[in-house]
Order: sequence, then structure tokens, then C-alpha cells
Amino acid sequence: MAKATDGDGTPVPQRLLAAATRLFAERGYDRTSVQEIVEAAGVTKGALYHYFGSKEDLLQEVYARVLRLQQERLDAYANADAPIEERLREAAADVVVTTIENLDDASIFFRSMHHLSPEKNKQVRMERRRYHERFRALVEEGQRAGVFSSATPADLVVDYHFGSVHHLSTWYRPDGPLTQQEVADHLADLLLRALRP
Amino acid sequence: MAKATDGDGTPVPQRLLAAATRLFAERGYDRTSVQEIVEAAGVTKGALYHYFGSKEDLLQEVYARVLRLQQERLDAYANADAPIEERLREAAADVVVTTIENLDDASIFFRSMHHLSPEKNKQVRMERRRYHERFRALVEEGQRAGVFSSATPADLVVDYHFGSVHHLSTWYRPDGPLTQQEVADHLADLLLRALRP
Amino acid sequence: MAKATDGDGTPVPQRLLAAATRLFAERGYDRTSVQEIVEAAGVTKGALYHYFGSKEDLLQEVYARVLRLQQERLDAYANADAPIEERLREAAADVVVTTIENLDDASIFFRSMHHLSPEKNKQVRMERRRYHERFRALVEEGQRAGVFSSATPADLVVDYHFGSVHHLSTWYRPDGPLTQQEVADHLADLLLRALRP
Amino acid sequence: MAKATDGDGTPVPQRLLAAATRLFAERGYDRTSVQEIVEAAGVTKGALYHYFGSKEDLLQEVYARVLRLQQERLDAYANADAPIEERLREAAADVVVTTIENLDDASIFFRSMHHLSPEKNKQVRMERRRYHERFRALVEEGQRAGVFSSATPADLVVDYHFGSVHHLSTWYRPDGPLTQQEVADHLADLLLRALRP
DNA sequence: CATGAATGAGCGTTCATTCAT
DNA sequence: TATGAATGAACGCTCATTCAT
Repeated sequence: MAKATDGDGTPVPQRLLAAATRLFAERGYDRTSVQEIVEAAGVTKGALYHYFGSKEDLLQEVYARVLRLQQERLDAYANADAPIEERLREAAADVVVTTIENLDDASIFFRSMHHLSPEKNKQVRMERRRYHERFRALVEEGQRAGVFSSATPADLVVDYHFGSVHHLSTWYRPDGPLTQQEVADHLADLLLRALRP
Repeated sequence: MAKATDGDGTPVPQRLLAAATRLFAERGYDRTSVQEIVEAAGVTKGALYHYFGSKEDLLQEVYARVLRLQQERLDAYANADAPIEERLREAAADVVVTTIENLDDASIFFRSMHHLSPEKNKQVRMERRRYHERFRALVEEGQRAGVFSSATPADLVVDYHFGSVHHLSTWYRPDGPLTQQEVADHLADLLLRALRP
Repeated sequence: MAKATDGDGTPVPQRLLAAATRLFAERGYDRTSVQEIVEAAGVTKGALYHYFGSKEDLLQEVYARVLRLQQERLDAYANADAPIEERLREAAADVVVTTIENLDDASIFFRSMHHLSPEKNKQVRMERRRYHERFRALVEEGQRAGVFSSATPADLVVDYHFGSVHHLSTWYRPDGPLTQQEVADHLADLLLRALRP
Repeated sequence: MAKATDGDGTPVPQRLLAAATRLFAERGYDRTSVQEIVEAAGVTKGALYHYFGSKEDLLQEVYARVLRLQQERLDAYANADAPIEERLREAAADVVVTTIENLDDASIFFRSMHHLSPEKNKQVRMERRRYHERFRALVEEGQRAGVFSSATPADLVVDYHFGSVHHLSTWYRPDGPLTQQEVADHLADLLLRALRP
């Protein structure tokens, strides 16, 4: 238990990842130097390069973590045993809540993806696509069932909603007039209202 | 007319601004070097610094241009002589069209704002705020008239729509299945449907 | 009378020289840009290069002016009709007063001489040498007459006094406890006392 | 002993400091480029910035070294067990000798201090002040004892002497007619003679 | 006489990464 | 495992000077 930890007992890789996440969100990927990350994590450069192949790998790990989390939650809501309106509403609200809860990761996600090398970028986009499609399937299911209007292509509906989710990191403030849940409910409500036949 | 131009006759400052816009959108602000900008514009560094105080000034100019354009267009639609639904629908569709028409500027706008120094950032945010508020006033006008639902605070409605506009640069492709106008109409339609009482 | 002047009627070359003198003294030769000089003088770069061949020429002109002035004054005191102690005392005090009165020029003189090109440097050193030698001749005259001690070589005596003159720009402040004349009298007194047989 | 050295075995920071000292003295601080320093030291720029935060830090280090040395020596002479005339004479001569022995450092000191940032400048001035005051205390001690004339304020006496010390780098040449010690003795003698009651 | 756009070389500094220990 | 000295390429920016007008 004395290995790869320091003082607080958190393993070095986690400490590095946490420091990198905070700094990338604060100042952006390019403006964060490896030196700053290792100082914030309380280790040396050698240690970082022992656990991560490059600065970019660190960024990819941040992505991988948030992508995994969001996909799991979406799957849980989407596959639940409930009417389609309810499942879509809950999934739509949940992505808002988890995005707010991980606003740092979200900022990085929407602002730093183009810093990944083409291959890694492609991989992230693919996972992102899977997420998008599971969400779209919900919309289409409701459209086929006649519960949702088919006036707008499902793809566009999904992008409409995700746009507002991405946008959260631009305007949401924890000390604002609305709680996370209220924001989530409102945004889910707007989506469902737009889909009324 | 032989002043400050070269070969094609376009003034040097414009050439620099155009080159910077394209490059900032392509690879991001931090990843674009001053050297690349001046090479793309066919001038030397000295010329750039003759017209612009810094690389950051170049970025601010890009912002200033697009902010001015969008504000003008919004004002025109918002102050038109037509029913409120119509005015909101047209304004909502128009911001989509002009964003697509200037997708480079838009990408820069939503991804590089945090690269501006605090003071310049503040100024841009202020102008942005003015735009947001003009749009919000339209929503509130409809809500007061009972034409739009008041279920969702107008602020949130505006952010919902603008989120999808920002998101355009992430997914819109000119060679996609929908034309600019179709995308604009769909997105405006989603907004109006969500606002039905 | 409307030529080469501006507003205040001072000829452009003088205005440039005055601006350069102030700025060179304030921030040093290398840290003063040609742009700053022309702005301070209220003219453009072209005007500067019309009257002066280079930035260095400006510096040389500053030197030439102060050298001429000091040489003239020394000659006047040295060739006066008075006992040698009196003539040396007055010359020694006068160089202190004129140095304090032109503290800017003096700072430049003692700090920026090595910025001149070899040829110009040589010329300035030569004129400086002439000044030194006229002063030394006074000391030697007194030594030969037995009025001054010969314990120290005259050269060294001169450097001893000039050292304190150069040093003035380091510590003299107009709002200090001593007036210019008091400082001058004290320093001349120290010299004369050191020379007592 | 194989760490941070190269070829000759001298540690890199020392090599950099030595190269910088020589070059700053030769051509002045502003005229010496970082590139020239690292080339003279046989390392790369990265190495310099590994050990020193900036070019200015290098200059400050030169100052710190000479200030420390001179203060130590002055303290030793001033606190010795000997009559006041003897202690002042020896201290006055010693500062001349050590200045000549480190003429490079001295040139830099008297010509480049204004290149330091305000904060660092202040620090250097403070240490310099301490030195000045220890020296002044010696003069005052002799004045109170009636051994030295009180005709001139002690402050001015100190500045008179230090002026000649600063001036050394302007005229002293190792191949001149006088040895270091002879120059030192003469200058100390002039000071003591000037202080005779 | 005077302008100011433009040059081009050089500046101090940063930084991801490597590697001997 | 982990260190930290060192690299080397690139970065944003400055500036004395030139020259067509």
C-alpha cells in the first residue's frame, strides 16, 4: 500500500489525472504545461512519463472517463422499463445533471477535442457517435409509436438537445437562480414539448 | 490604390484577417503561429505588427466583425412589423443561416473566447449579452401576449436555442443531406414548437 | 519661419535632440526605440532620418553638445587671472555645478559611451582626453609651484575628482539637503584639502 | 562529480555565470544576447533556463556575488582592532584592490544596474546602502574623535571616495604604470589627506 | 521635406520530451 | 520506479532602417 502514493494515499496516476483535468478546464490544454501538471500533482516529470506516454494521453484519459460514465447512464435510462416519453425525459434530464456535475470535464470535452491527434480524435468521435445513436433511437422509437412528432428528423432533434448541453459550461453557474435539477427539468421539458405531435 | 496591397489588390489588413480567420478555425488559436498567418497572407511579420498590436488583437477583430453582423441582423428581424411568432421564427432561423455562412468565425467564437485577455473577454461578453437580451425580449414579448408558453424562463429558452447554434460547427457539413435553409427552418421550428402554450 | 518647426516654433532637430536626451537618460540608449523618440518629439520617423543619419548620430550629438560646453567653461576658469589654488577650486566646483545642471546628459555620458561605434567612440574619447589634460595641467602647475603636494601623480588626482563627478548622477537628488553650490563647494574643498602639502 | 558538468568539469551554472559576466562587461547587458551567453558557456538555451529564471536573474547573480564579497571584506577591515585612521585607510585601499581584481563585475555593476527590474533594483540598492553606511560610520567615528576634519559631511566624503572607485573601470589598465596596490594606496592616501583636520 | 508601410533579422522565453543515473 | 538536467525547435514580438509616394 506504500507504492505509487504519497501523503494522502491517492495513487499517482489518479492524482495526475485529477490535476490535469482541473488545469485543462481552467486554462485549456495548450496553455497548461506538463510542469504545471506535475507540480499540482506533487510529483516530477519522470513520474508522469512513467505512467502516461504523453501529454495527449492524459487528455484522452479524461475523455475516456467521461464518455464511459455518460454511456453507462444513458444505457441505464434508455433500457429501463417505462413509457418512451418518460425514458427520453429522464435520459435528457440526466445528461444535463451529469454534465453540470462534471463541468470541468465537459468544458475540456467541447473545447479541446481538436487537440487530439487524428487517430485518437477518430476513436473519441466513434464513441461519441454511439452515444448519439442510442439517444436518437429513443426519439425514433417515440416517432414510430406516434407519441412524438415526426416533423423534424431525429438526428436534428438530438443535435438540438446536445447543443444546449454543450452550451451549459458557457452559462451555468452553481450560484445561479436555478438548481441543477431545475435546469435539467426545464431543458428536458423543452425537448419533450418540441416533440409534441 | 497601390497602397497597402499586393498582387491581388486586397489591402494587407484584410488579407491578414482572412488568413487568421481560416487558420484559427482550422487548427485553433494557440496552434496557429504568427509565422503561419503571415505566410498565408503573403506578408512579413513586421507588416502584421504594423497593423495589429498582437496576435490577440487579430482574434478580437474576428470577433468584432461577427458580433456586429449578427447584432445588425437580429435588430432588423426583431424590429420588423410582423406578429411576434413570425419575428421570433425568422430571427431564430436567420442566426442559424448566418452562422452556417460564417462557420469559420463561429468555430473560433465558441472555442477561442477564453484565449482573450480578461479585459477583451469582458468586452466581447458584454456585446454578446446585448445580443442575448434582444433575443430574450422577443421571447418575453410572446409570453406576455400569451402566444408562447411561460413554462420555461425566457433566459433558459434563449440559451437552449443558442446552444444548438453554437453546436452547428460541430456537426454541420455543407455536403450533408440538408441545406442551410432547411436546417435553419427545422431548428426555428423546434424552438417555436417548444414554446407552444 | 514656418519651416521645420511645429506648434511651439522649436526647430525639429532640436526637438528631436531634446526628446532623445531625456529618453536616453530615463531608460538608456538601447531601451529607447526610435519610435518613442519621434513620438516624444511629435514628428515621424522619416523626419528623424532626414536630419540624422542614424540613432547613433543622435547619441553622438548629445555628447558633442555637452563636451563643447564643459570644455568652454573649463578653459574660461583655467585661463583666468588668479592664483592657482583659486583657479583649480573654481574649475573643480564648476564642473560639479554644470554636471548637476545637465544631469541627464551626464547620465548618458557615463553610461552609454560604449554604445557608440568604435570610430565615434574614439573621437569622443579624444575630446574627453583634451578636457582631462587641461585639468591635469592645473594640478601640475600647482605641484610645480609647491602649492600642491606632489605625493600623488596628477593623473590620479584628476581621475579621483572626476570619479566623484561621474558618480553624482547616482546619488544627487535636487530635493536633497544640499544645494548644487554647496555640493560643488564641498567636493572642490575635498580636492584642495587632499592636495595640501 | 559527473553531474551538471561538461568536459572541463566546471558545473554548468558557474560556467554560465562566468560567460555572462565577461560578456556583460565587454558589450553591456542589452547588447549581450542569451544565445551568445550559452554559446560561450558551451550549453544550450534550455540549460540556461533550467538554472536561471531569466537573463535578468543572471545579472542579479553577478551583483549578489560582488556585493557579498565586498561587504565581507569591509566588515573585516572596519571591525579590526586598530586606530581609526588605519582602519579607514585599509578599508579604502581594499575596496580599490578588490574592485580592480573584479573589474568585469565592477563595470557591470556601475553600468547595468538600471537594467534590473524595479524590485531587484531596490534590493541591490538596499544592500549597497548597507555597505555605504558601514563605510560612513568609519568616517564619523574619526570625526567624533577629532582625528578627521568635520568640514565635509561624512556622506559626501563617502560618495567622493566611491566615485573614484566606480571610475576605475573607465581608466584603469592592468598594463598601466601603476600596480593595483599603488593605485589603491594613492587613492586611500588622497582620502586620508582630505580628511586631515 | 516628410510620410508610414514594409522589411528581415534577431530577441528572450517556453516546453514536451529524453535519458543517464 | 523515479529523478531532474538537458535538448532543440518553435514561439510571439521588437526594431532600426529603407523607400515609394
